[in-house]
Amino acid sequence: MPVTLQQIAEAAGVSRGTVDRALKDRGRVRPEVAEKIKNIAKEMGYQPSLAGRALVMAKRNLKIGIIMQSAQTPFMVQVYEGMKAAKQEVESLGGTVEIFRVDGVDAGRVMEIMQEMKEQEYSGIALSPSEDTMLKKMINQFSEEYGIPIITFNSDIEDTKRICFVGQNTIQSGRTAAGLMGEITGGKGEVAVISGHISNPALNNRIRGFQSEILESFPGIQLVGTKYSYDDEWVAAKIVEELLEQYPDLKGIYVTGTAVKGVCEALVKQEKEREIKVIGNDFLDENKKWVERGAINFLIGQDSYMQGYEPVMMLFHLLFDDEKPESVYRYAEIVIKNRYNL
Amino acid sequence: MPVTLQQIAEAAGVSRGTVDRALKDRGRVRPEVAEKIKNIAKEMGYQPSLAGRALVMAKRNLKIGIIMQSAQTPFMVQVYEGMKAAKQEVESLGGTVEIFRVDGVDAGRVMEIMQEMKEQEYSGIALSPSEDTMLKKMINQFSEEYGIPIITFNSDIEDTKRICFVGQNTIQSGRTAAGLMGEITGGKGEVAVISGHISNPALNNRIRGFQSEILESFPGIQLVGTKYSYDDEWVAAKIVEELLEQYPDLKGIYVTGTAVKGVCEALVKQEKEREIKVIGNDFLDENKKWVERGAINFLIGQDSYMQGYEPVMMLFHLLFDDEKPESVYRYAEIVIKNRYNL
DNA sequence: CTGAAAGCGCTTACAG
DNA sequence: CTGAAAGCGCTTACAG
Repeated sequence: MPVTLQQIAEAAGVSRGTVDRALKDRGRVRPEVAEKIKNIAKEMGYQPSLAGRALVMAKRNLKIGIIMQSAQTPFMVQVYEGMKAAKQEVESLGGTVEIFRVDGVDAGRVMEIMQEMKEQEYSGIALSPSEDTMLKKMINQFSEEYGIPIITFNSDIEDTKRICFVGQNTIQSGRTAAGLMGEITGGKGEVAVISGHISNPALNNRIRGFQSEILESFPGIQLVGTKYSYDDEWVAAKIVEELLEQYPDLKGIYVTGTAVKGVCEALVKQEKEREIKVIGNDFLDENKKWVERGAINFLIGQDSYMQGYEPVMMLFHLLFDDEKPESVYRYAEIVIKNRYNL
Repeated sequence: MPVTLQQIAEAAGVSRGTVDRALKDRGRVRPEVAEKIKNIAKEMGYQPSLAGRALVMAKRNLKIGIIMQSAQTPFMVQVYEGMKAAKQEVESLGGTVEIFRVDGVDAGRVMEIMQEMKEQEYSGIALSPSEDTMLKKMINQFSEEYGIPIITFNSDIEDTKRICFVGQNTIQSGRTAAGLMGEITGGKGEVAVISGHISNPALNNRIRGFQSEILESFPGIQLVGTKYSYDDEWVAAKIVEELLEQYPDLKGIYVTGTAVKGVCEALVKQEKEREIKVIGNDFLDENKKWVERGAINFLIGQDSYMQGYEPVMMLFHLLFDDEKPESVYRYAEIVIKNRYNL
């Protein structure tokens, strides 16, 4: 039977209101009385009731806004699942969560929505940003001038006043791929990297992590260059063909981004899909299929659900409990999957 | 702004009580009125407020009891963390959660506590069972005769009326180990298994999964027998010594249970810790240490936190929302860790 | 079959 | 500095 404010009030011989003021340090309580109340509360093991507090908060109408770019991509659809769960949880506790999904990358649209949110007095915003000077400025303005806390998710935008970034540690993701590649190739042979767009910062970090770990820990592995598919399956397939021609003894390929299909199909066509070790990213249906067929040896992933769930809940805890994020970076766990634990 | 019962009542021209009875099918509402109310609720997108419901439920004093055997083991200490989080969550919603920790395996003590819980009118119980005919009977009696739902966690006890088991799919865990062993040995060579107690069902399942997957998928690997350490580090070290003598070309060792320390120390002593691939289980500090030192290549784990958190929350949702577990088996995800994502 | 009231634990004005 | 009251959304008796 949890202890209530009322019970503490009775034990201390004061009213509920006084107990509340004392415990929350709201002032207007005689110091010695406050002291006594705090002691009693501690002794009785008082834990405030979420239910009670939530009900009161319903009057304040806490509003959380989410802006998601590239919402049409399979990965973001997974993130959206986590958001919906968090939305329901927050709303059953009396808050409101509004999710705006933007197709593709469109910083202008994001800023429009942010303006709208300010006018409608949203209490906090989570957004998946893109590199844009204006957007950076706006994030800072919201944080500092308007006092509206901002959390970034999926991709980060450095040098801004966002209170937290929720997403993958992309460098570490690349390092993990390197460790696996080292293990399954026996630490020797030629290995290639196939990436997506040359200007994608997340993919570039994966490459950096991969390369540096190979250099440090697997001197027997020879990196034979990095190619870019620009997320095009046809280009990816073409790259594989050329690689196989140029390096007939190729041992492994690390695919940092999309265009997994092109890579795998090209390998299957040349009957090399067992021989050449492939490591990919993200647990998308397309990618899983290739793991099951044996063309991909490992997938490295990030907990997509958590990337949707956490930003909302962090804002909720900040606004509801005044509980700040533990750190500026909230990294998703790096998950390794093969065909046995997919 | 979430929709409330009051708003629906106004829209329907009835009282809150009537709306409540209609939506919950409690009867005592004219059918056509009930129909109309349900339609309005759906149109307005009504979601009941958890806060409101929880507050009312506080009167009923929902009590959940947990009995944890082998509570002193490092793994169970991790499970306990998840339980405490769930306890706090449930209690902040007006329920009560009592956790009883039993050192070692003691079915008699478990049954004593269960009796006590029955007398104190607990509403549901989660327990980590051990094989015991009396305990089985008691689980069935509680479920069927007393109507107190039981969930097993960590280890299961088959052929009983427990509503759900939360824990690892141990067969699949063994298969995953086999898949990794196959990859990192290049699919050939001699591989040994070192287990704990010969009568531990979970470890035996891991062995079964491991063996069958090696046989199916890696014909080049030769299994050179299974040894039992009986959880003794010294015995484990001795086994390794003998194995190395008997099979100088040994390529890999799968350690199903504890006594990882003995295995690794013996390998280090013989300077074989890099050469021989080792796969272990569970993310205990001791095990992690050996991964970092490079003596263990992979650890396969179960989400220990979830094994504590889920049983409590499942009982809570059952008792509070009348929401039954989706399936009788709630398996923890099988997690693969190496030194890059530990 | 329907409604009005009480109360769960908390916070927020407001009165003293 | 302190207390009494109202009200958040819901369910549970109880009265009609």
